[in-house]
Amino acid sequence: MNLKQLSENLGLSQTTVSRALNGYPEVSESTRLRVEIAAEKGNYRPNMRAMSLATGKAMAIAHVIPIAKHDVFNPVFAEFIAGASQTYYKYGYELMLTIAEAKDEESTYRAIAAKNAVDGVIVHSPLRQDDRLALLKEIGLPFVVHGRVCDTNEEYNWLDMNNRRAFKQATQLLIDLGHTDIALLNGPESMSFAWLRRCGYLEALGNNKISERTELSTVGELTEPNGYQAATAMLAAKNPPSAFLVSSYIVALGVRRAISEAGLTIGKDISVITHDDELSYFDNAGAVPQFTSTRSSVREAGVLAAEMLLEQIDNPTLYPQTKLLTSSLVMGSSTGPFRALS
Amino acid sequence: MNLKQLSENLGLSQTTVSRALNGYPEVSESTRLRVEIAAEKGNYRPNMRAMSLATGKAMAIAHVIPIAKHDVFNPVFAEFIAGASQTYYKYGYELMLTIAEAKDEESTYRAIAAKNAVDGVIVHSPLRQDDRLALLKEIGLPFVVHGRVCDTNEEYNWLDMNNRRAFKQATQLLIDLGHTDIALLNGPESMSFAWLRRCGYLEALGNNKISERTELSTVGELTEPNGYQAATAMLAAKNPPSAFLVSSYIVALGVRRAISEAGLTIGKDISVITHDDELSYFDNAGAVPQFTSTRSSVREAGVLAAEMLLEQIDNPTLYPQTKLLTSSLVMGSSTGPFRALS
DNA sequence: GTGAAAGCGCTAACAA
DNA sequence: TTGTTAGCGCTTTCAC
Repeated sequence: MNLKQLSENLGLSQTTVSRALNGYPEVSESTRLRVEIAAEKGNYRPNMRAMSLATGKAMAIAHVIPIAKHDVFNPVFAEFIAGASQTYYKYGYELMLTIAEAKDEESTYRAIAAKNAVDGVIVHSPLRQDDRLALLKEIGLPFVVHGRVCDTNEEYNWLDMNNRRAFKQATQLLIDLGHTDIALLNGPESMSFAWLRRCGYLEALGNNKISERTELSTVGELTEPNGYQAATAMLAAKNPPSAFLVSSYIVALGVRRAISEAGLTIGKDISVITHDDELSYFDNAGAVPQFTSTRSSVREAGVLAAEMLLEQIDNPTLYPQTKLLTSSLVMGSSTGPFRALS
Repeated sequence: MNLKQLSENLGLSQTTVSRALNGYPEVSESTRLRVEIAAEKGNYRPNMRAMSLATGKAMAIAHVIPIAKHDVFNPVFAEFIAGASQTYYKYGYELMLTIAEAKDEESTYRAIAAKNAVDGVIVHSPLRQDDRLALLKEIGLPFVVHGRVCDTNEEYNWLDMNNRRAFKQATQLLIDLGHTDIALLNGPESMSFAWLRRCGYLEALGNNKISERTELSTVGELTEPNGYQAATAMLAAKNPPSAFLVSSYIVALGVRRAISEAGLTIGKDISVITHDDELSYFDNAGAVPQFTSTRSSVREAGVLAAEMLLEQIDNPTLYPQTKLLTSSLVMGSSTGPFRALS
């Protein structure tokens, strides 16, 4: 069923039917009603391709996810996208998902723009210093960054968790419990999220006049074996840490393994705080506090980021917008109870 | 830069330029070369909307993911989609992601079809008995199911892991080790994947004349607390199981927690086999065998399913196609070593 | 309040 | 081998 058929059935012109359906005021109420009923029962939906060709609006948003051949598809992105899709659905937009090898990201963005396939883009996995900002501005495609770019003077839309604050709080909590030798197992610090977490960690140490022991920091892919190896090495060295601050629950699983092999008990001999815990599908309800991002908060972030982008597209003068989501400090159930130093 | 501008620059008609770019044979090599160079340096890409309006092909595939408000976005789907997107990229297709509340799935599919937004659909999360087959056939949208529908006589395209065989093998392995009281912690058995796993489990028991102890089977959302509760209860009952067969690594984490609280040791007092282990980002390289699906095999499945769908769209006479992926039996590093009964 | 006609950017008969 | 023309399904002036 297309506009032409629908209008012929009704004995009206395509113009009138189109106007009726799109809420133009000059259509009489009676015709509008007739049209709406006929459209409904004919299960009419405008052909998106034709519509966007005529209007110049694609009614679609792209999410570009950089992902190397052997990387996993980060569940955080999946949740974020699930949230964003709610917003798109609400406003009649479509979601195009693009997985981009890091090396040809530039051409990916250029292609997206040139093909006129979308009205805007959500940028995932920002780096501390990221060329995509300049690129997207150059090609004039509206965008919102999920996260932040640290080293830039450019203005741009972003929405982020407060990673710095969360890790500062977590570190402070450990310090308040009497810890001074606190290990940080972080992700690659070329990525903003990891860098900001490190900043928070250092800030808390600094505030408490604790000097950083660089051998207690590792950086790497957020995998279980990395956590295991790093923790094993640290526990075997002299002056082992009494607490671990871990950037991902997956890594924390490796830490747990190392701790248990070392004959230690979490919550008795040693403390572990991890991030993203709820993403592991653990049930953190009630007793267990919330650390930085959780599954539901990530999804909510997706909702908000998408709203930000659509708003931007509708009303470019609002530019730039930013949103820093706060979330309270929390420990996950996978890490067990904290320990106060005796 | 659009076709008109490009053709004007070249002093050719739009037709010729279009033909040159689309590889039609009647264009002279010299013109084709000129056109290609000009297109390249003008960074010309055809407007997808216009192209698909003209050809009637949307050059896009939808992935519809049923997901309730508080469900997580299953990482298996994410990996599968990452794989599929490689195929789409290769053939110039776009990937539209649609998250559908289970309740209005029908209208989602109808809308997708009516809007002419895609050429085909990948259906995720099939149920044992699933109305979507009939629906999609009715609306005439080509589709491939990621998984299978058990209770149907319809013919349709599908691609699946061999869940039944994997669980049969796993059960047999435990039996060979001397176990007879084997617990099965499964997902909701209205879903095909869980049902097939149960079938495999029962088959192996039957082959060995072991009668099923129904109190050793649970069914539920694949969460850590569910695994914990189920395992705790079973271990506290009389005649506890000596082995657990678990449908998800998340659930297995809960089982491990229960086992450790019960003062038992995996690989010494009790055995655990879980599925999906590599999906947890664990490094299963080398020593650790592979159970049913792994991250990389799920991604590969996505690649294949997408190829199947595109082939179908190109050549409807091939219908129906099916593909059952075999994968060798495996235990994950999260579950520890097996134990032979002494 | 309604309709006719042009046009969005492309492809595909049909002509030359 | 190239060009002319019509048309994909919609929106949007402009005229009535």
